[in-house]
Amino acid sequence: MNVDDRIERRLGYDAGAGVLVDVDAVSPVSHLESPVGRGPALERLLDVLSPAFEGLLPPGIYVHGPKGCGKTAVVSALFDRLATHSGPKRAIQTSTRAVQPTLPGFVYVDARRASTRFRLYHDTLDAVSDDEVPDHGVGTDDLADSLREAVNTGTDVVVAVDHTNEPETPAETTVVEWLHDVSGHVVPVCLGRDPPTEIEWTPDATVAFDRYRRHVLVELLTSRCSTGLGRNALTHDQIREVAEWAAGDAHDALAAITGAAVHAERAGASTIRGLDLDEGIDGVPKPCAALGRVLALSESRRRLLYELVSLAEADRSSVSTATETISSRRTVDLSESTVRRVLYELADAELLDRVTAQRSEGKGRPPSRLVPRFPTLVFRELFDRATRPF
DNA sequence: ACCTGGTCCCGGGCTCGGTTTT
DNA sequence: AAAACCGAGCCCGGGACCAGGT
Repeated sequence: MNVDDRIERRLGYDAGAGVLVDVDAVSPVSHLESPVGRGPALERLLDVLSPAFEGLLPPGIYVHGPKGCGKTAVVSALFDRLATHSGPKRAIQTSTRAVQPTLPGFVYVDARRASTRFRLYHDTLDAVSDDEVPDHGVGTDDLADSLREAVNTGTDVVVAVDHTNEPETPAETTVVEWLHDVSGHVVPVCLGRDPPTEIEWTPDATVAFDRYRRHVLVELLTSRCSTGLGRNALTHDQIREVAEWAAGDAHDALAAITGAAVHAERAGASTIRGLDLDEGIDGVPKPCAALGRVLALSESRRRLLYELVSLAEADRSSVSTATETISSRRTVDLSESTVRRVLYELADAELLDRVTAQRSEGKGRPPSRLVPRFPTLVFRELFDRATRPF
């Protein structure tokens, strides 16, 4: 959270606003410039990257750890900072200074938004070059050529590819191969949840992230709440309660708190009451998919999920009734068969759970109910804000 | 046997840069 | 210089087929 934002808050732009002052500060999908409580992991990462600071090519690295343990927070923050120290723009160096080795370029790419070869090259090239990169109308190989040229004429590039090997994203080996096809001067850093023994890729080095310990998570949440929520909106005991429930998963904890704040806000409360917190926690399913995965979906799919979570219980008792109701909505312009197919696809991607009913009425295979596996309250709020900007 | 739910796959069309023709 | 055309990736629609129940 930067100083300007804090000043703006004090200027009373949102003085009337009660509980939820700044969604981005508490939302599980945004990350701070300076992550809280991951110092040791950051140091280990820097150790492994150290050849880069001597002008050498760093090894290919696999960063792994469970969901919500700070991988994205640390790596994206670190790479953003490193990017400001690197690149060809360093051509002008003060002559009085000792000669520094040229740092490679550092690029952070989210595989959720760059799940194809085309998009991976696109996003990498976009970060490396100053020119506009077209997102349509050019071939993947053309893009590879441009990227190769950019790397060969500039510095080496370290590309961190986040969220590999998720249902919708390519596996590490695939990503590494794609990058290697471009040039040997592109070094992959993959971020995933699977332990190194369970992936096909054999990286040169690995860095492990552990779950947050409870007091560290409490510290993290306290810091986030201090900028995102109104004063004393959440008590220390409540934060401890959430941290306890989340079992070291910062994503789930933040999702619960944001959901609770949204609930309190809608009820016109000035603080987060016990029942708000309960609702917030209820809005985060037990094994919970990352909200970022949902938000990375295409517009039409997000719309579809939005309609789904807005349905009454009865209207989503089966896939067919949900399909029927959703496709009849004016805001949805997909055909019925597409809605149906996409719902099944989302279930297959583990963003929805299919719970088969064991009612014995009727013939044929029993239908199944669709249960969201992502933080519904926060998703609805973010969707509302995104579609109705003011 | 019959029925409904669920999976899988592919052709077609859309949008939009780039290229050729006018 | 403008217009027509081409081809890239990606999304949509739908149908063939499989699974699991009475």
